[in-house]
Amino acid sequence: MTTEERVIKQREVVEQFGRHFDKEGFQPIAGRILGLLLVMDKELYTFDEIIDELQISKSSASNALRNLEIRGDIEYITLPGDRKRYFRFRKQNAGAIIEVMEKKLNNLRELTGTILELKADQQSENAIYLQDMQRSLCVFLESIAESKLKLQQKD
Amino acid sequence: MTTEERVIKQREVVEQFGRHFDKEGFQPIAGRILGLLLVMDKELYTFDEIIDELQISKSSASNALRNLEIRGDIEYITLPGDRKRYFRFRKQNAGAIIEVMEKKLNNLRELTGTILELKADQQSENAIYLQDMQRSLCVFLESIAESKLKLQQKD
DNA sequence: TTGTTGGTTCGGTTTGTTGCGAACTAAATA
DNA sequence: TATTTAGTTCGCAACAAACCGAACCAACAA
Repeated sequence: MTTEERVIKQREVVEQFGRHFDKEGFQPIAGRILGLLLVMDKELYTFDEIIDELQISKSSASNALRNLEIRGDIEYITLPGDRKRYFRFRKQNAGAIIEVMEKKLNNLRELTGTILELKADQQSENAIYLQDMQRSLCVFLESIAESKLKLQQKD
Repeated sequence: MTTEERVIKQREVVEQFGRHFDKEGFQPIAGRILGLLLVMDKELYTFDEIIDELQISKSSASNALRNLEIRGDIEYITLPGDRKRYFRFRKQNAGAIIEVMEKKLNNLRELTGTILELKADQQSENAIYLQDMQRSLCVFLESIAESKLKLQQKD
């Protein structure tokens, strides 16, 4: 595969990656930027390069970059004697994805707990289902904890 | 706690539950309906009862109910000699939440694989990060598989 | 001090979503 | 046959999100 071909495919993956993150609640442009910074071989992009590569307006780029930075998904560096900012993907602890899931599941477990407390009949179909769900959530949360341990040991 | 008080709190939880599902991509009314069917002690609601309880229009109810049914989150039964439909929460395999997560993580693993294949330099910072992420995802997917096994054994 | 660079902010347009009411339909009932 | 019941469908209004261009600003350069 030539470099040319690879870059073309990478651009497609940036788009794919963007769609993936749209589903996670990112705004479209933010997902594309994140993809750009992670997928392409180039790992430092200036504001203008991002605008140029994604064909977006300065204002859209400015807003998306600010949001991504606040969320901690990207960061930028500056070079001495150069007013430009160089953006790059921010490598978070690889277990971060897991922690997001853990939080969601914990919320759900709390919610099912609250619902169950308010049930008049703990033997009703929904109550039994909720109890079952809670057990599943617990099993799952345990195995998340195990995974986290395993991953920490590697570090 | 009196029945009255419980019902009031349950209605609050319906709202809370609704907000939770908004974040999962449900439309607001759909989340409230789902909450209603799961949280309240009553487990079978007619179309009119749903409209009445949530104070929504017939058209909104009709659309949300259709969507929820297509997604498999609710179902309805009919009673002989009664034209009404009685809606209820559809108890899915309690491990369904887990499978949704599993699918997402698998997608992500595929995506990281694709990105890595296209990297010119497997030693670049992003490439190393992606490899690390892939390893984490694998560990995590393994423990999901274990959880599923444990849960199946209980059935 | 004037111009250029590297952005940010503001206002507006476009696009999408949500939910409503009114009109409609199909089945049961009177 | 006329009416009621149990919904569905359609068109619209209100609101929100996503982007854009233009104007603006701050720092540096000429």
